[in-house]
Amino acid sequence: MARKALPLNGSSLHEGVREEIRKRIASGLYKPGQAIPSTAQLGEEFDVSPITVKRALRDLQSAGALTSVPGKGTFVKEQHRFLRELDVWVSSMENARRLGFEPTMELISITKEKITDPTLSVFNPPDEAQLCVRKIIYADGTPIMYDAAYLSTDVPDAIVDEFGERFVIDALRRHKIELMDIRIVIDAAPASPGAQQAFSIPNGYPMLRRLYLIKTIRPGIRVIGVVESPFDRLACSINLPAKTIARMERPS
Amino acid sequence: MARKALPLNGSSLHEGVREEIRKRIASGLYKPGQAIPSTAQLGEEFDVSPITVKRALRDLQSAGALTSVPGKGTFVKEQHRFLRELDVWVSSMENARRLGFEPTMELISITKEKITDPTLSVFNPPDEAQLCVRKIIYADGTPIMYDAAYLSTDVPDAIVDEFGERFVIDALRRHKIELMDIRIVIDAAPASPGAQQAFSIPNGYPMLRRLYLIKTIRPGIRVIGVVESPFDRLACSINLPAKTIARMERPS
DNA sequence: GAGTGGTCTAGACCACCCT
DNA sequence: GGGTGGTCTAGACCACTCC
Repeated sequence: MARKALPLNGSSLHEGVREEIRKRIASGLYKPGQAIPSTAQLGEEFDVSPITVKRALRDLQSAGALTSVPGKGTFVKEQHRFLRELDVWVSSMENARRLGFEPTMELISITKEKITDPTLSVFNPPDEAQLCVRKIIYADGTPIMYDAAYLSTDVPDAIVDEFGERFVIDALRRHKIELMDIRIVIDAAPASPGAQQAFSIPNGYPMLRRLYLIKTIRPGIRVIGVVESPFDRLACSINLPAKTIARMERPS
Repeated sequence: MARKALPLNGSSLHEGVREEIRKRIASGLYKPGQAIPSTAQLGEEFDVSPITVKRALRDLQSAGALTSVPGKGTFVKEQHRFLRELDVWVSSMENARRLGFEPTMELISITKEKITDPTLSVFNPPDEAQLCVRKIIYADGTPIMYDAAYLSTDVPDAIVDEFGERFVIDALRRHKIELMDIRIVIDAAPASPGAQQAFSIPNGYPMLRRLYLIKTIRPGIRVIGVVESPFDRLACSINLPAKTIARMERPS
């Protein structure tokens, strides 16, 4: 077994190992869904300590390239149906179906808590405790969103009961509470603890996030929330035809 | 010096250390811009090895909470001017100024290369090598975007010369090449090697990314590109008034 | 039982910064 | 010189899986 000298381009050993493995994935030597050699084998091949290999693999895990299962091995992550062509807003059954997937959901919890997430302060949330509905949304069986929605007070129990099986918006609508307008902030962020568990992803995993503020025709009823999706599962696409561009550039 | 027993909630030691430090930042005990105690001191306080502390700190770095400077110490990251209220499209001087900041830019390179980034395949990019313009865009002096723009062939040198000081769109316009339409895909991703260097951020740092395809009135001239921003520097906000919502839900 | 990945530690370097 | 963080290694555990 010939030991391979790593071409460390002015960088550290674990970086060299990481990039070499990344190359092998890109080149197809290590294929999606298949196991890569064990840390011991790789350590021997590159002539570095297995611990250094582990360090490299851990970095590739938090970058979404690998997954490792204790006791079994480390596997190249399947770039499992990267959903594209997603429109700005999907939080209704109708919308989801139109985009070509069958949504299901799992209710995690309904609690009463204050909004603490500092990023939600964009929407000037109230200080009082809110009804918080957390759920996981699946597309054709694979989880794609982790949603935490905060509702202002005085939501009838009849509506709350429906949150387990319907999108919040759909549940409100069924009770004649129509939407007024929506503000969305799109950003990226490391996965929250809840999302880490829901998607079984490591600490610091990059997530695409949408913060939303929904106003309804009832002044008292307002929804503030956060939806997180693993970066390799979801993207938003937007089209701007020439007319729209012109309007944006010469605002009235 | 009383040793503090960590409350490890069913998790590992380094996770306990990480969360304790995170708490201290949130509570204001460790303040933005200030140094936290050294790994040795923290190790003593928590009664764990300094290596375990280092591991915890490294995770907090890749999550954007800390920065460490070799030889000096580890510092709580200033949540430096998180730019909000950004509209969908800012790649022109005029737009940027309207949004309230003075943009400057630094040209990194102008090369001729093929588009290899697999995520750009959304736009069905051509196989031939393209003119690639890489630059960093600053807002009031702090870097906020790392841009890689690929232009189709046959762009006159007179225009190319302007890329160092102008946005690509602005440069094209000055030469009467107007835009037709724009497609944007917004997603998140770990930082690319170029962006890592530009923002001096660690491997795997979450970035907000915009992939764009710009068609112009000249069929031969087309721009495909990627803009990356560190997640703690930029977010996109979108407003949907009631009229727009109705239109989206009952598409023609 | 042999193999896997995950964690924790001790110890040894290095490069850097400050005084 | 004494502090800092960063890297690499050896070695020891543990929990898990598969045969």
